[in-house]
Amino acid sequence: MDRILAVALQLLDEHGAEALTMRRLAEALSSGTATLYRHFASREDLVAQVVDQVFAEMRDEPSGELLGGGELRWQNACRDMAHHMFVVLGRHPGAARLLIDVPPTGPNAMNQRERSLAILLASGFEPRMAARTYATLARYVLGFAMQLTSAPGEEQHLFAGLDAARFPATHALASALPVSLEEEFFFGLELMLKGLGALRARPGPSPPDDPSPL
Amino acid sequence: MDRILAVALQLLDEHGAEALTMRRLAEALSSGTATLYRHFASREDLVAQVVDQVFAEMRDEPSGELLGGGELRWQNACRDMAHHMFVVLGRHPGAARLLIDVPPTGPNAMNQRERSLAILLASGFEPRMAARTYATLARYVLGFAMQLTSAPGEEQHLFAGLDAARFPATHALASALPVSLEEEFFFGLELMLKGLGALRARPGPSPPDDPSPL
DNA sequence: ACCTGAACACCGTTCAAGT
DNA sequence: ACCTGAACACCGTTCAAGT
Repeated sequence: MDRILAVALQLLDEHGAEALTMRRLAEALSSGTATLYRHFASREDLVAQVVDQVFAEMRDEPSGELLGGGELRWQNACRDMAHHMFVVLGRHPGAARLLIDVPPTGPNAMNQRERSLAILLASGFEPRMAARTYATLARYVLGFAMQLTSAPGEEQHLFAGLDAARFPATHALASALPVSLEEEFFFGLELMLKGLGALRARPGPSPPDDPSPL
Repeated sequence: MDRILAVALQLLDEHGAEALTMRRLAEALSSGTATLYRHFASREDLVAQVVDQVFAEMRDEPSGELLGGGELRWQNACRDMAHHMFVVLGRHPGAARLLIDVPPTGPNAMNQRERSLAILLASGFEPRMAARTYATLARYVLGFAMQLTSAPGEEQHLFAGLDAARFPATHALASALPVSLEEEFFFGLELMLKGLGALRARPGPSPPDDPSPL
């Protein structure tokens, strides 16, 4: 039932990931937990569908030219894709946290992957390179999004009053720490896009289909 | 108590993250749950200390020259750091999953950061660049490590029997999907290292201290 | 002073009993 | 045929009662 998923997502957005229990959801629906099991096989099934509901939001607003336009088309495509995924997941940090329990394999996630892969292929990526690039960028976004938290971490003071003798390097960089999750995300993404550019310009010593000799 | 943490880590390694409950841990210690609360303020406290125990393993074996040696020193340092973190966390996938509940702020995590930051500074990184690079690489490793799972995902068949009409791009790349988590990790890491190289060679249109105009 | 059985308030899931 | 109260087997946490 769509209403159940809508209420579940609302519960998640308003009270966080730990609030999404079968009992609280049933109560929010003025029902009993047993009734939920007539619509979902298990809590994991429910969670998977809530997650896929969020992936459905990625269909809208491909977000266009958010950043400077002096770059190659494929680079903008990759950036837009990753940005958009991150922004949508960021609207539902509670749901993003649930990704650790259920990998996104629902229909909306499948559609999102299809659209992304099609864009990469159309942008001139060779097949194996397209698959690897999408997989890596998507996993990158998911890994960061999962770490989104409603409470804004208080690590500020963790570095402020640090023993300069025991932690000289950390102490020296205290004013630059902590780096916000968003800043880390955008910085790392730009690095990967730059790296992809270098790969496409000249495959270099690490061939595209075996970048890691490990 | 060190014995408690050792048994907790063993429980985690042998039976996964969901097996680390206060009751099962107490039972493995031939004790009661109430006794655990004389050593730990809460389950979260226990989990944080187990996680920090894993970070303690990062002290050993800096892993040296794992990869090709034709590159710059700072690049090898960054790669070794990320590889080593990933390998150690990969030895305890159950513990890595717990990172979603507790950010690594224990003493061993502090030491690991101090060592890493010192290496970056010694490798010629400017202060803010060092802070940002470490934060991003560490978060990158954590995001991937959290997604490590004991069970080897069975998404293979997800792409095998896919409707070619509805998912043409995905279908075309079915033989290259799914990409393993490890492959994604190493590929993305190399991209970031390449990107960092480009940044250091010429700061370019995105200055080092503001890579994202968002 | 130290320990712990038993309780409390939760949780996911199931099923017999109701309509 | 559909629904659900109540139970079962868990969970984190606390505390009175024991030693």
